[in-house]
Amino acid sequence: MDEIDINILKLLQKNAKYSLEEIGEELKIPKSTVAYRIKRLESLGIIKGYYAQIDPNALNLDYVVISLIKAKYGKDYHVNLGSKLAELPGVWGVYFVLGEIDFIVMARYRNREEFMRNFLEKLMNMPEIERSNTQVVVKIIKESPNMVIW
Amino acid sequence: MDEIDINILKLLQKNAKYSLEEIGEELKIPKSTVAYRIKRLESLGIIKGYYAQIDPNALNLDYVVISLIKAKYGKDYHVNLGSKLAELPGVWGVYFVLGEIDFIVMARYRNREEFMRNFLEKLMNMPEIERSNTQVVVKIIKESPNMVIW
DNA sequence: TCTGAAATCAGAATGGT
DNA sequence: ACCATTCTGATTTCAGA
Repeated sequence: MDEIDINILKLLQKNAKYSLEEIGEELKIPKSTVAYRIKRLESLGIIKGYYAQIDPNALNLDYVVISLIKAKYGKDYHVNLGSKLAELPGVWGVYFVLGEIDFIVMARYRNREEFMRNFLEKLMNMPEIERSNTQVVVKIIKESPNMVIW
Repeated sequence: MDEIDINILKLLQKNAKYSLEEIGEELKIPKSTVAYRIKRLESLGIIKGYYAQIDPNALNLDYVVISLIKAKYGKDYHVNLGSKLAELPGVWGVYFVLGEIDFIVMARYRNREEFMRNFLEKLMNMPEIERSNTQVVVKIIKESPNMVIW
């Protein structure tokens, strides 16, 4: 992983559709070398894949919630709860943290009804949870989780 | 936006490298129609872009934090604080929420030192903040923010 | 709006350094 | 590991339905 690899990653994380030629021009190396480098980054698992980013808004997914969850203390409670939360429809992020809270859960729904049915009601029925505090997101100021290199 | 569009989006959000032919075969429509549909979804802004997914771990970004922030009450404090938080290096998500907390901030760093220097110290110097509570993520159980359609 | 065919262009493969 | 060239196949374009 040298400077060239880093620069290739920076470009591809911004736009996966840059052609080998464009990247080569930008970095002043031949396109066949760019191809060689990218293949290497892919096989090492540094580039995990390529995906299209779909506008959640276009699908009316504007009921965004973040839930702070405290688990009950007990054997396996944390492990089980983590995977149960991850499987809820609409949930895209589950983080296990230390402190007052045990889990932070990120989820997206189309409306309050869908949120209630797919998330809140199921949360209420999980015996592993001691308490939960769910925040409704009023405004997403920044959300660019693919940006890994600055 | 019909069933075909949804299916195209489902495929592309999973893997942007599917060829027009593969998609066409899967959905039983000619590849030129697939091209036509995708162009349309792009120009409508429903497909926001194509990105390489880079493994944060490969770059040693395993110091992951989530910060819960309460702003001081006052004119413009919230608006200003939101954009200041979004500009901190390492920050990829800033959510404005209602309730006890005002902002939830997601960030990634290589180590404690980098976190202290780029995040915590800068947070301490923001007069708009009343209090902050930063959680260190022990385990990322799920993180697939690009998955928008199930 | 959809589609088939043709033209163009980008990526994969090859082989030499 | 790097890079020029060749080859293959995917995407774009365009005209007709």
